[in-house]
Amino acid sequence: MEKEKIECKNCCNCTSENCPHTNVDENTLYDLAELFKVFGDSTRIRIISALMDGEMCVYHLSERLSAGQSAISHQLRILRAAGLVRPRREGKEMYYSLDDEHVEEIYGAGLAHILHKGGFCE
Amino acid sequence: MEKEKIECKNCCNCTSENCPHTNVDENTLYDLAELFKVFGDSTRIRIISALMDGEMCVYHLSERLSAGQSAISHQLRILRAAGLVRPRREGKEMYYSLDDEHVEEIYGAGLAHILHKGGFCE
DNA sequence: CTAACACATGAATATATGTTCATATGTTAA
DNA sequence: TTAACATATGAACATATATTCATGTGTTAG
Repeated sequence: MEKEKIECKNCCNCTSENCPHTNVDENTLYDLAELFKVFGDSTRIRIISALMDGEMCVYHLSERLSAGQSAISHQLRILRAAGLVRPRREGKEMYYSLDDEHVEEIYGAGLAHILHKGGFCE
Repeated sequence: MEKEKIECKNCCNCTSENCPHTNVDENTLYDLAELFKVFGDSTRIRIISALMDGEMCVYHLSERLSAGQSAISHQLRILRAAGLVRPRREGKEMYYSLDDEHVEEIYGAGLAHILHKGGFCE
């Protein structure tokens, strides 16, 4: 089965054969796995879910998730390193928010799969 | 910051307040993390990437990924359990293919994030 | 039926990872 | 400056997970 040149449906609309969307090298696949690994933890996905309601400080996150402050901080560090959340200091507190729209897109795509398998829609 | 009723942009177009897309409970978040965990492994994401070119049998997968047959089989089992790939027997061989369009959507959403951070586009 | 092949699976091992505890850093109020 | 607070971080420990090896199951050719 031959791979045909298709229109890229992701972040760009290019039809170039060299578009990294269609020609994914091993390093990119590794990075991709690393990205999904970040989404693949209960605590982190709950943080992401919470931040969809708006920015929140560490204390409130740990309160909402009933988790230790240290655990939340550690996970926020990982989320930050992956470019998924962004901190903003205000006095003593550190407010975190989702970094860009991709986070919600990935989350939404995963959720659609779960709900589809669950038979909710489609 | 109040959560306002928004139009669901995922698998359905409902505006119901009870739509699981907007009211995600803890169990669903747990399932979501489990799903991303499946994407969050180099071998599995490489299998998914390979299957985007079309169905493939276990032997050819292990050949293409330079991995052991057993390792591939173990990972295929996990992908199957998550509803991401589907097997089809043909004689002695077992051909695997991506289960539905969500797999490519999740993959694409993640890839868009990687490439965006890498500065390729947007 | 039997041998050969393709794939699946269980056990074992090594590695990765999340949480906790203790402590460090940074900020503000007094 | 000092005390109190919010967050970050390092070390240690427990758990989860991916691969390998050995073997089991299923299919086909002879």
